[in-house]
Amino acid sequence: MRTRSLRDGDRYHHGDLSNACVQAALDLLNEGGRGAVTLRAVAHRIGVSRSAPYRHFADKQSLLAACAARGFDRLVAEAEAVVATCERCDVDTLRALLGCYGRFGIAMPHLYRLMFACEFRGGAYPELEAAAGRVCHQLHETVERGQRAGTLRPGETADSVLLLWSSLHGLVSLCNDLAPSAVLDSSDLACQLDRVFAVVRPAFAPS
Amino acid sequence: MRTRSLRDGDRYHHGDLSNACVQAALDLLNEGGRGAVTLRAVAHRIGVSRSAPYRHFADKQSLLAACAARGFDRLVAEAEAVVATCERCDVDTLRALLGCYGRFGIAMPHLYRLMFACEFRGGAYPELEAAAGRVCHQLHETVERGQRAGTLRPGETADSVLLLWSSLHGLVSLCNDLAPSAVLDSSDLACQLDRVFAVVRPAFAPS
DNA sequence: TCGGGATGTTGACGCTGTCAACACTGTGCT
DNA sequence: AGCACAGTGTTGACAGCGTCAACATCCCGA
Repeated sequence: MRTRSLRDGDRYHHGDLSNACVQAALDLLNEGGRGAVTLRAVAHRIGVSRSAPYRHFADKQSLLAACAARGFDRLVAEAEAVVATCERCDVDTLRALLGCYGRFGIAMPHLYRLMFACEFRGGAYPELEAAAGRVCHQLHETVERGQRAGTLRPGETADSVLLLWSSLHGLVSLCNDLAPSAVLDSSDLACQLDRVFAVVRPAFAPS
Repeated sequence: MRTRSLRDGDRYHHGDLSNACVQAALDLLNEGGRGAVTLRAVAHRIGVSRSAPYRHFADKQSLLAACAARGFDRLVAEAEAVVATCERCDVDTLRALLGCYGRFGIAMPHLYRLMFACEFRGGAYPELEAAAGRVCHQLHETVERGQRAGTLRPGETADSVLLLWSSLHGLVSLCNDLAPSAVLDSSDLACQLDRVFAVVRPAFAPS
């Protein structure tokens, strides 16, 4: 039964509904947070019926996982561009890399939160876990490159990565989720990242 | 209209429904995560009708906020007990304090996540924000006490607190939300906290 | 004793995710 | 050309959820 009239440009088949769903969900997420992401809202924004997304995603969770994976992909791409501009990998490169991660997290808090949502772990959504692994790998490789070149202090690379990632992820999370508060204000992450990094920096500078 | 028969022990008035709601919600949260916390499930667990909680909480969000506040209260109490056992406030005291926070976060990941959920910020739920502020204050005061006594390196206290809290919160969050992965495993947080703290320790030890 | 406020119950509503049944479309086979 | 079929989109329906209004019950003070 057809009720929608096919005016010019309307087609029964969308053509790229899968991507359109992810993009619409990302838009809704940025605009109104996770609570605003509804399968019905996603479908309505695209101009398609409520359960059309089910032809491309098993359920709502799968769509959200795809959004999170796309978030990781964008983050790695942005960071890659930053690292590529530095020919030497030294302490300033690390600072720039963290700055890139941090700006991403503060600019899109809802997406950042979704990327680290726990419901996605545990074997389902291997694509998402692979994308998250790429972030970890990028950090690891950057530190290791500097250590090999002698522009970063040698040491247990995994420990260094753990500290860098923990302090950064914690700072972004606290800024996004706890601010405003006495010690935290997401409006100038760069400044706070500098304050944190100042304490950590001596552990990475070559002796 | 009464349909439930009042057998022995049953009373029309519960007597302490507010606390019972919070406790039931906390239990459901620990058992099944945030998705398992339903007003209907909370009420059913207490043996009360679905909308009885509305006499004590404006809406579901308010109940969750009360749960989060109780989480902060417990965390501060546990940490207080740990700090109280140390007469001197030195680097080992900081390590013990972080260990306490970390164990709490790993032991009750769903509650920990709820405590830092963003929907609670912004002026609503001042009690919750006050409870969260107590954690921050506890960290700040501990560091400041050590610095005054000379058992911790002097410096900008706020920066030290920011680094400590960020790296700890980031580590716990990554362990809870990203594990298992190559660099992260929530099963031995103590070990990973040691690895992270080893890098930070020199910045806090008195010169 | 009795009246009112506090507390608990029931019925109902709209919103959501999800599924089954159906409609439309393009493609490849004969 | 005609046709069958798989892929894609639509509609109707259902249960579970948060929430509210109307009603029932209880307890305490005048």
